[in-house]
Amino acid sequence: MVYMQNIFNTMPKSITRTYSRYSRDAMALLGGLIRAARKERRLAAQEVAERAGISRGLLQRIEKGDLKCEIGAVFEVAAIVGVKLFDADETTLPRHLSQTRDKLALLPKSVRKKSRPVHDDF
Amino acid sequence: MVYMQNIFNTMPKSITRTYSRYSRDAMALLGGLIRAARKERRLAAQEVAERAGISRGLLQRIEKGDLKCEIGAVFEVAAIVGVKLFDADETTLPRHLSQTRDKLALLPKSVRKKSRPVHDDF
DNA sequence: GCTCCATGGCCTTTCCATGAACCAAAATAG
DNA sequence: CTATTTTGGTTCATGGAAAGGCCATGGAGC
Repeated sequence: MVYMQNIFNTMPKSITRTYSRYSRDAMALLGGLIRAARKERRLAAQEVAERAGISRGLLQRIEKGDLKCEIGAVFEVAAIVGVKLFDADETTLPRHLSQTRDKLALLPKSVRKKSRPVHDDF
Repeated sequence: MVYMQNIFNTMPKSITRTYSRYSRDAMALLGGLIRAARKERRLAAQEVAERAGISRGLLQRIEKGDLKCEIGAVFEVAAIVGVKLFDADETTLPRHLSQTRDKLALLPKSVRKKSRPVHDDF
């Protein structure tokens, strides 16, 4: 059996994604806030995980600031332990939502770069 | 290691995860803000996706408010188009980080419920 | 002190989010 | 108007995220 195993593409395609410092700091902060809020409310990890519908291991990764977990789980946990996103609580959220929708209606449907030569090869 | 893989549990285990309204609103808002910011800066979806190191399809899902995408990609895109998380920019982020770390050091390592009946039934 | 349980870490299995390639429709620039 | 690009909507294969075990540790409560 001859394997055509990539003759031209030799790289094993390891998708080790890289993140910016801003993203890492932001998620580390969010995870820390969640952990602090959970401890302050004296909630066990198991308890919070169950209420969020996730496993305890995933909650650990969230609190550790793992950037590779799904955002829905993070938001769910944040809501349970009482960490506010966007400095907006449940009441103001819908208002911000409609405002953003209105703003989007005014913006162009698609953006195109000017065909003018940009002359950035100074 | 041989596991007794569910002989009795016949349910196909369809994990259709459910999210709270708060999470859905929060992510819808974040996606909308990202889209609005991208349009304002006149950046094409392809351009932003490449800079974030993700596919264009994933960017579409992020802007649509899909809760099942990884949080690292969302934060990365937010940083690129200039959407602030936690009303904290790049400069104040490290300070918040260390503050949270200090706070965590003071909290108990593990939480346990009192065995005594808490008498919280007024 | 002692006991017990919350936590962190590791491992395996499952299955779904992601990337890629495609097309059709819409929108913009000229 | 036409030409060109963006965008939204598919489908499909697969790498890795999540779940759910188990175990060691030590910190909290007694």
